[in-house]
Amino acid sequence: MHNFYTAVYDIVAQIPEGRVTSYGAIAKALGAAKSSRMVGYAMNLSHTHRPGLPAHRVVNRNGLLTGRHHFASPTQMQERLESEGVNVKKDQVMNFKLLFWDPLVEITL
DNA sequence: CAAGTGACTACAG
DNA sequence: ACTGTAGCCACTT
Repeated sequence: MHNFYTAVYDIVAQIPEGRVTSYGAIAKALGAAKSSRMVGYAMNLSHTHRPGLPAHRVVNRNGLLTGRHHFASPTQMQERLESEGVNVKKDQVMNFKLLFWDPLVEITL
């Protein structure tokens, strides 16, 4: 069992609606700050490991929707975010700093 | 086994 | 501010 992926999904599942976080932040919350790529990798497989996960709330450190091409539809990520009240312009989350949800700070164990 | 790839980041120029 | 390079690590070929 890959505890790492499971831990990633557990954190992603706790991202509140209308909020976003980054791969690096999740990696850091897991104590593996250097494994941000693995977080992205885990998200790529999330559809099989944990279907229904709000993967659209995870963006890169710039608030860019880098993973949108991996969704069922390239526009689904943006559509879902906007549906939650998150404004997206040119694949970039508006007000990203304000909407950013840091698992290290805001997580409730 | 070596080399390539990627939903990432940080740092240097 | 923008571009290029390098570190990172699991997985594929």
